[in-house]
Amino acid sequence: MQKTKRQQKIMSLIRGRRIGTQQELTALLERAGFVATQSSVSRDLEELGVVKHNGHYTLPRAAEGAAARGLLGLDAAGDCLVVARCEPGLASAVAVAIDRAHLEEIVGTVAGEDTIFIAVHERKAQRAAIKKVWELFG
Amino acid sequence: MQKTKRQQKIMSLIRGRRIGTQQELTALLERAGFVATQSSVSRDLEELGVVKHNGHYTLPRAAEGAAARGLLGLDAAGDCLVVARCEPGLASAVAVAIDRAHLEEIVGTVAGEDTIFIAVHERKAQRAAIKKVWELFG
DNA sequence: ACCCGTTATGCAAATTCGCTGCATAACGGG
DNA sequence: CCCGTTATGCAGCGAATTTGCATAACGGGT
Repeated sequence: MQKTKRQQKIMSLIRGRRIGTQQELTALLERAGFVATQSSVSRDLEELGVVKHNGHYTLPRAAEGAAARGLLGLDAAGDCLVVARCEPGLASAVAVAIDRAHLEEIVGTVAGEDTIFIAVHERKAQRAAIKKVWELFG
Repeated sequence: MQKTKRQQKIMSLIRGRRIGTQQELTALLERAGFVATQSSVSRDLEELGVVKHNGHYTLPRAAEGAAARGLLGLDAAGDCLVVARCEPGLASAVAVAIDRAHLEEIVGTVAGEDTIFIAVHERKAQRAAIKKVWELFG
């Protein structure tokens, strides 16, 4: 799927530099090999929850909200694993919160010190799980 | 969607009586108004996590015997992971029991508070592992 | 109030994805 | 080694998602 990778690229671009317009972002994407129109970029930003602040796009404040509760980031690993990075010592607490949500995509979680492994059924569930967990902490 | 309702029917059929083959199940479904082939039934059972045990299909979930020893349920995640849900605090104990069985399909286990991740070699080993672990506690 | 640069959106086409049956391979008990 | 049973590659089909285009809506600056 083109969309998912494009959105990941958008995230990294936004993290890496100040981007002021969707046109600019569209151009950067194209240079990176992702051809898309401003329409699509607009919808991507909407989905990602990216917000324009002080004239440039930044990651959603949901990020800060989540960090406040111990969750730092989510990443996919393979087809059936999601790895959550947490603040040291808080992984178990975050894992409990995730378990309590009883998300249907999630098969189970195992928490370490600052990392959680979240097992999902398959690839499709993986994406849904990342989204829902992120919303949980947003 | 036909599939969801058909799977619900399958669940109720399996709960209600001993079913020995997919052919038998297919026939029962048809009598209930769900026309499907054995192919679809096979895939349904896979998705539902139904396992054939003692010659008939059963759910690998909270049966008395297993629950008494801490194991609540088994699920597949992706191709190489099996997730075991346990009663709070008993995951390590259950994991030890599984490890002691030295099942050839199992590469390793990691236990949290109430969840165990069991790594297996590949898809085929996954089904075998679910069955064997379930029998261990059944 | 009016531009104009920027962003959002209705709609239809294009693309992807899931479900299914068929044919057949793989499995496993006897 | 057979034969009943179960799993799966493949292709077709329909539904749902994604996308681009055209255009509307928005918002800051004058």
